[in-house]
Amino acid sequence: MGMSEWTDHALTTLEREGYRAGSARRTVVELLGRQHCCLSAKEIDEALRAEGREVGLASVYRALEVLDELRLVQRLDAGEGVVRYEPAHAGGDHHHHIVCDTCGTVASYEDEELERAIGSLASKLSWNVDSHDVVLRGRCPQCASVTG
Amino acid sequence: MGMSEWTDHALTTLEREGYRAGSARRTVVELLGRQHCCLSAKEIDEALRAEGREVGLASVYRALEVLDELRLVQRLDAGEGVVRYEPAHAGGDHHHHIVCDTCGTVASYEDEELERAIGSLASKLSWNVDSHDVVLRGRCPQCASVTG
DNA sequence: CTGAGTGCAAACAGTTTGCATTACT
DNA sequence: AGTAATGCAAACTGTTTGCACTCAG
Repeated sequence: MGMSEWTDHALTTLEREGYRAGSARRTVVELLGRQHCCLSAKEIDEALRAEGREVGLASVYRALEVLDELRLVQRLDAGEGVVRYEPAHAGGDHHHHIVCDTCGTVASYEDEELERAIGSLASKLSWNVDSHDVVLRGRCPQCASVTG
Repeated sequence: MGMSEWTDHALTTLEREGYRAGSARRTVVELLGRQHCCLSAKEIDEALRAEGREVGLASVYRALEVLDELRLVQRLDAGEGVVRYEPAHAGGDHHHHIVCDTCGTVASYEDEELERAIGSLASKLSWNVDSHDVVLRGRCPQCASVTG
């Protein structure tokens, strides 16, 4: 039952920020730490229920809200009416997503050139840019091969 | 009451694609053609109501759905639980958005380098990429100046 | 002991859908 | 005449909130 580095970091941060330890939030953090891909609140709820660690759906939302405020998770809104969350691995591992319009699969990718372009773009704007999200849409290899 | 080029194009496309002429959809198309910035369904409904050309909200959604299918509008989901739409000006005028986390303002920008980066990225992936969306987040000049 | 954390259910907001009516073609 | 388009209201979905209860500090 090893605790992922992220889970550890998240729990520590929560404590440092003055949040009390409660089982619901902790359970959500532990689940997220075991995840590679992004999950919606409902998916998190279902996953926990599946392993018999159910937590109120409202608590899932509240946990995600706090984690988002502390920048411990990254929100991903791919435009399908669902918001997904994934552990924000500080520093490295900055990636973006690509969504299949046909089957809904979400995959991730990272691209140095893209990041550079965004970086230089940010400095051109007179805004205070502090995050960005690049969502590509198209058809995944699977679906593309079916319909040609 | 000049009709914008986009409105004209959209109406023509709709007809060519076999859609019948109805007043609701036409009204929405006309409104969109007069818009520079992106609008949500509700905003469209309110704008029409304000000018006494009200149309059922459901019709607004249905119109937007069709326009989106025909790629006549571009959807923008900035992750705030509302989807915004704006006329898709074919060819040129490809832009993206930046959202102010403080006041919610949405502005647009375009950047050649960014487009190039995405283009080359797309060719690297084994997906069939057919659209992309880059949403930046931060603080607009206004809000940045207030809080420092 | 005190208030943050939790969970349920009810409230909400945006969007979709069923159905009767209207009106293009 | 036949059928797509419309508009209302009801249904749905994802998310938020009120409130009573529990438990960490």
